[in-house]
Amino acid sequence: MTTSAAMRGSRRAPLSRDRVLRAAVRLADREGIDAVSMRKLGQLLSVDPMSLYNHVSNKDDLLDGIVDRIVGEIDQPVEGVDWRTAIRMRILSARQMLIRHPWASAVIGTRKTMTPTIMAYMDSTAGILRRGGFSVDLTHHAFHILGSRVLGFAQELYDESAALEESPEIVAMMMEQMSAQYPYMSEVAREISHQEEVVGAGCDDQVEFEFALDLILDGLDRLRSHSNEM
Amino acid sequence: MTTSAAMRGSRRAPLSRDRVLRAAVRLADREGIDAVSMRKLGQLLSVDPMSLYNHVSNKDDLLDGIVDRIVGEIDQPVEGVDWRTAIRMRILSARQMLIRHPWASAVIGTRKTMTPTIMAYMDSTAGILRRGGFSVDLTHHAFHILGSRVLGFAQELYDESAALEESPEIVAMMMEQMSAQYPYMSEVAREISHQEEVVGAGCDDQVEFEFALDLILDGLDRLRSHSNEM
DNA sequence: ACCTGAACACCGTTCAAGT
DNA sequence: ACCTGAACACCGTTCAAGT
Repeated sequence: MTTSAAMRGSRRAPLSRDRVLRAAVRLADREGIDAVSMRKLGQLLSVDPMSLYNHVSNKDDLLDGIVDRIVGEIDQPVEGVDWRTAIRMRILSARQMLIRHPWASAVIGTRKTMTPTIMAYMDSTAGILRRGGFSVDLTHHAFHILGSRVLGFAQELYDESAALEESPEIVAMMMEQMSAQYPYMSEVAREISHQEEVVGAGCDDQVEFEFALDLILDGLDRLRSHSNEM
Repeated sequence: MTTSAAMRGSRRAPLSRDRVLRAAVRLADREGIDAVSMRKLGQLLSVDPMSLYNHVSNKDDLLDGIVDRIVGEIDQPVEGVDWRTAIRMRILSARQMLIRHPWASAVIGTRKTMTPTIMAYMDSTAGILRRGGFSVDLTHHAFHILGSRVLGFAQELYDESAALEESPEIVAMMMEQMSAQYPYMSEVAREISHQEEVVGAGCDDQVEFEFALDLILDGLDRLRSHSNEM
């Protein structure tokens, strides 16, 4: 006979990573991100603070988990509309999430871990653009242009410093696994590696930044001319 | 006879707000922002941690002071060039500052205090646009468009929640003082109050956000068409 | 006026011990 | 396998005491 749910149900609640993260988000929403301490969180769950470490490896992992969770709240891409409408709705949905969790943008700004949910979010966004007729190269540009406007992820899109410490075999294996799970992102990643003579050097952030900036300035200049013509 | 610098020079160094802030920035540059604690900072200055409270009211004030200091590192606007060149150089200079202090953007993201240096930075930037032929209204839009791309300030450009708790007389006095010191910013602030039926309601962040987003999308769409024509 | 040190109420996390 | 509690090395800040 296996232990029934009823038996375990009698002694409080069965802790789990999901329950921990859900409680952490609720705590942040209600009392701000500074209130999210391992001790307070344990108290909220009527559990010894140390018990949390069975479901979360440390505070950094907890914060990564929180970010992963709220990024998951962003609506999935809408089907059957043009790329522009789809991107627009996506970004507005992300914005609603950030408004719902006022502490989120600050936390996201400090995180650099690429969680599965974040990767999925970026990949499906890249998919909208690719299917909308954007070249791989232009999709890459588009991410830098939209980037900080969406969340904060796109700042250093490809932090290769971690990959550089791995052996080429392992990197190749990781790339292949990424290709399967995140096809659009991989396309972009591959394009970047081919552009650079040194493999894994990442993209030129300075070039990307100026490209995005010039685009915005073009728009401003156009607005300016039109308003002066009236 | 007044006490000479030599006399005081013998017993260590004369602490000052400037010296505290300078040391804090150096510490953050060398060991990261988490290393910046009142205790470590005191140690770095060979002083009891509590002595710092004579020059800084608390940790928040220390962080505000740090941000104020690094924003002061951004180059002043270049004279005798068109608005576009001036804005471009300004933003690239701000970017260089953020690269010089990798911890800066995260800290700026958590701050909401409008220090004099930040106000001066925003005002002189607004000045470039106004003198370049931008209307007040368009200058306001431009701040939202450039906003997060420059620092992080422009997110909630006018946090009126503080002003609302003051009496109308005090608000008016503050506005008048602001007009003298920050003429271009005041123009924008006034424009906003007139647009809204409720005085002090601030600008419509949703509208501003969508306006900026649409501009970027227009640029992306243009790029897309051109790349498809080739 | 400026600095000091003890004290208080908090942190994250390790480690040995429990069931 | 999961939870616990004491312990360690840190925090920011108040307050009374020094010069």
